[in-house]
Amino acid sequence: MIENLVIVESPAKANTIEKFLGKDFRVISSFGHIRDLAKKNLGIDLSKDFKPDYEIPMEKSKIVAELRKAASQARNIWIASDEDREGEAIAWHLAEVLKLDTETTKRIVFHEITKDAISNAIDNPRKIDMNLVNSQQARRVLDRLVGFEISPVLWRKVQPALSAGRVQSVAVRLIVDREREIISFKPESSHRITALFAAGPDPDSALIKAEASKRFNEENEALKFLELCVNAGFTVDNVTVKPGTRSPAPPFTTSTLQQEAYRKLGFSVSQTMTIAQKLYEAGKITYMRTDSTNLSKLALSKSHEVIVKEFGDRYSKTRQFRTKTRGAQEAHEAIRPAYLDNQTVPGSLNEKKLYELIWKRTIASQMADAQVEKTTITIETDNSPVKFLANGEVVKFDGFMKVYAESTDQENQDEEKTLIPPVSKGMKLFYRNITSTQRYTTPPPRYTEASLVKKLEELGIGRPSTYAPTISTIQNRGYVSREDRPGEKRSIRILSLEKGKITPSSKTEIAGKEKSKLFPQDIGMIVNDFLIENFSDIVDYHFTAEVEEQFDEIAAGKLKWTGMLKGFYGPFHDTIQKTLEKTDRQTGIRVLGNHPETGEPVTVRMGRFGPVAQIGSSENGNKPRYASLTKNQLLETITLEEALKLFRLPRPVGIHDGEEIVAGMGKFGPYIRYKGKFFSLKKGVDDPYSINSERAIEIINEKNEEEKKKMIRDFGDIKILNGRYGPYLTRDKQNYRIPKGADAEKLTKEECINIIEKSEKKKKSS
DNA sequence: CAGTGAGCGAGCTTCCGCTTGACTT
Repeated sequence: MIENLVIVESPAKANTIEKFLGKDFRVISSFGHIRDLAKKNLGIDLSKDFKPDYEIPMEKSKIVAELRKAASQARNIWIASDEDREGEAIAWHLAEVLKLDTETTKRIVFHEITKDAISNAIDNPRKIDMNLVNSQQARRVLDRLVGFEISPVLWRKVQPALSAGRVQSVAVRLIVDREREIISFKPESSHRITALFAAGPDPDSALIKAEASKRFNEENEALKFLELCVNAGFTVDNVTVKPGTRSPAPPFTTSTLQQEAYRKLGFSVSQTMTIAQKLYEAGKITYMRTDSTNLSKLALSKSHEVIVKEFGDRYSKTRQFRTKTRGAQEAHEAIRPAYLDNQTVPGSLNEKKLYELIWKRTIASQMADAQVEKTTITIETDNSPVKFLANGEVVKFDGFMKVYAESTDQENQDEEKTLIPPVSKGMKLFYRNITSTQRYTTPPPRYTEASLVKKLEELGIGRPSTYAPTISTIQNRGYVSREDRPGEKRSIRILSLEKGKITPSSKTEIAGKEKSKLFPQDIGMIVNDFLIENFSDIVDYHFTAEVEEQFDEIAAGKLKWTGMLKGFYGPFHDTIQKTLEKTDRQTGIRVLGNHPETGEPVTVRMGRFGPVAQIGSSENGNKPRYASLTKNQLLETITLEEALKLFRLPRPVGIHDGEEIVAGMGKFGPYIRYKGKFFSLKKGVDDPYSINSERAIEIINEKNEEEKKKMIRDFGDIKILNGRYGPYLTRDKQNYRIPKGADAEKLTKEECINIIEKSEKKKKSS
């Protein structure tokens, strides 16, 4: 017999709590939800007022059996799932599955994991809050209805195996909308004037960097101004010194951790979560899926202690941050070190890095504001109304910045904040150089995984536990793709004034270079447009916020959950029917024009195997010609010229030893084919459209040469090859390791067969 | 690894949120 059984959601939490509660208590975990809507079909009985058909998923059957066994032996059962909508639903499902009386089942919640908080919770049990449970049921059923009714429409009208949902479809929309802003963006240039002034005529005078208050649209305007500068006198017109403060950012939530880990450490969203999970399981940090910026009293006092010890009293300032995020449910604390005295932890390099980031952010959040002094100098030009401005900033007291400064998505290279030498009004300055640099406006930035999470959180869409999976889903469906782009060179004009002489020059810069950004794919754009056309309210950026308001009313007992669903489902289902009846198959087809020689129509569309360009139509038994679009081309933006160019490949390059060499563009980039073998062309070095036979033969010989070096022994079907990690065996495209101690050079065919058979056996037994 | 683009049609695909492993490379 167990005297007291406590059920929590997470096994790591179960271990911690059990230590606090002593021997009369056994604590086990439900590993999250234990029941869900039936996997097959809709899982909802529409004829019975949205009655959910709940079932225990296969992978949960083992844990449910354990829970049942423990429950049958326990005198008292305490359900301690999280204090939010999902947690309350877990409590109710547990009560249902374990056949507990909902009237008497003891529902408790902890706000922090300390002995006091836990015994306090045990002393104050309550009943399961059915209103909160019903708001979760409404949420669950609505998501299932949206997902499982719209997705099949996509299968019929667009392509099989696609999906739509309240969260993922908005995530895709954000990326598509942003891409279209970028497509329609027209960069404009202007000429920015920067100057380096000296406080006195001698060479080692203090220097001041300044920028002109005006930018010039045309280069000759900039030139005229520089010509004025040649003979101008420069005088300090005004000096203002303003004190300012900077405050630390709140401690991490899931979303801000993902953003900062990306910006500072370069981790992807899912990588961050995997590493954080490890740290959590090792008891090094608090729970990593949270939307709360709250710190426990214990953490606050411990931070104070650490800060005073490490940096001194004046660096400490205890703060409690309010969670601003819409729809935050705050079932947990912010993400913080479990033991704040540990500035570092043992573990892998990435674990160390992420832990230190969390430690710094937490500690900084409890530190004093930084005190800064901002100096602005206005410099007059005596023969022109254009003034120069110099901005400087001096940190008077570093405060939290001693430990941590938050990064931004777009680091500002323009604003240079430097120390300004002491100058006073009326002082004469001498230019060292004045430079006009052409500057282009930049389009809005593409989303990174982390900045998309930030945007979703701002819109109240998705939860800490789903940000990483959502990002994976929209990539797995092929809606968006995380890619790099090399950018394009462009020329910028520079005018440089030095020692009374103006020298014009040009410089090249790279524009539009991208690293690890989310790009929409054709199928994502087609699905997005189809959803906006037919389900505009579901993919509206505010849809989630609106239904969340209704979920809140259900939780407050002011609205019946089935009534809310009825209000939603009636019009929604009508739209589904209408869309099925009235819309055609969506291929994203565009007519680009006519072939310049034959006059045949040239179109692009989504084909069976991806985006395709087509010359001619299949009417009247004609056979059209087809060519796949390349990776970076979009149906939406490809031009007639670009489409026609696709048909120039594959192209014959020449004959070598009586066999034809062909150049083409494949799935994996440009290639040449010779004697049935493929040879990749290096990006940016060789171009399949223009490569000649001489160069092609060079590439072929090079690769054949390499292959020869790779071959150690050739037994026909079995080969011993030299690979990246040393010699290995290969047979039927399967690779096998050579056991340690064996000499690859001297192996016989029989020995090779032995090695292969042994390794095959091992595979089967494991 | 590097191609494909006709049509028929069985049986399948799919949501969001809570939790961890069990997989592979």
